[in-house]
Amino acid sequence: MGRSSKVCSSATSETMPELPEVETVARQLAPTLKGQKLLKVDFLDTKLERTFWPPGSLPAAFPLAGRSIGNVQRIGKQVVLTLEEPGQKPLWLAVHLRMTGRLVFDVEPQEPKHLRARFKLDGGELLFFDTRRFGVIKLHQEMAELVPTGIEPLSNELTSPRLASLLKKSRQPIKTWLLRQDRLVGLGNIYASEILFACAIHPERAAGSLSECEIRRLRRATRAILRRAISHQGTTFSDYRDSRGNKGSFQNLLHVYGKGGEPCKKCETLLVRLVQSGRS
DNA sequence: ATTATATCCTGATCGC
DNA sequence: TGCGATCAGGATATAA
Repeated sequence: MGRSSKVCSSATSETMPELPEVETVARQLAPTLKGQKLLKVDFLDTKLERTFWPPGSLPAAFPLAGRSIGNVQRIGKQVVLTLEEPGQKPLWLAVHLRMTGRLVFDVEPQEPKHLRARFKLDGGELLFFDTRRFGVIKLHQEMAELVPTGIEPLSNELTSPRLASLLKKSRQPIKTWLLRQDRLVGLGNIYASEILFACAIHPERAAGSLSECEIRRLRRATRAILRRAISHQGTTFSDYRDSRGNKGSFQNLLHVYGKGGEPCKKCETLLVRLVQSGRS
């Protein structure tokens, strides 16, 4: 009988875009979109449209056509466009790609049936594709609504003492802890796995049990890996594409994510696949 | 306060 | 070959 035939159906695993992927998209879009005028917004998915407008207000209260795009930035895992109008308060358009979302400019990298929103600009079209429809696009009136509770791992805020104080109270496994967005923002399954491997901390260790030395290694690995991944335009495991429809290349530099059953690149021991909070 | 669970959604895969 | 059932995956609301 097929006991212990733990076939790793690797082809099916998917991950959402994490910090490096979203940063890549934002950096690419910024010079392209800045200064362009928004002419028309079309939602092809009514669910997306329902959650777009500020709660309790009518869409008519927010005439977007004619506004111009200012800043384009990444905040947490979101791409945020500033929509400006002379003499008026700016609005912010925040796109969360979640699992399979793609934000592309003037290219159509996949089936039109997965096109969920279309932003017509005076210099082209900004398209939002999303197979699984987990993605979210929201219009915000206040920048404060977009400031994440977790800290940006690449900012100066992430010091070892700060990280230590955040970790201290938690008895969660460190891997689960890293996936939370209310402590550090931007990490997901791929980078949390790679970071823990790089700093040699077992994913099941209790977050609060890390030594000072381990916390310093964790901080160092987090920043190094995120920076390296950004310089490779992120990781394309299956779905992710950048704003031009291209794949990232950091998947070629992964050590553990999606590699259950393969030999370790450091010591050749077979890597064991582990499931924590529903993630492999 | 912290942590576990259900929910969302679709395509791929599995069993019959 | 086809059909229905099952499942992954992150964030969030809700329950414990």
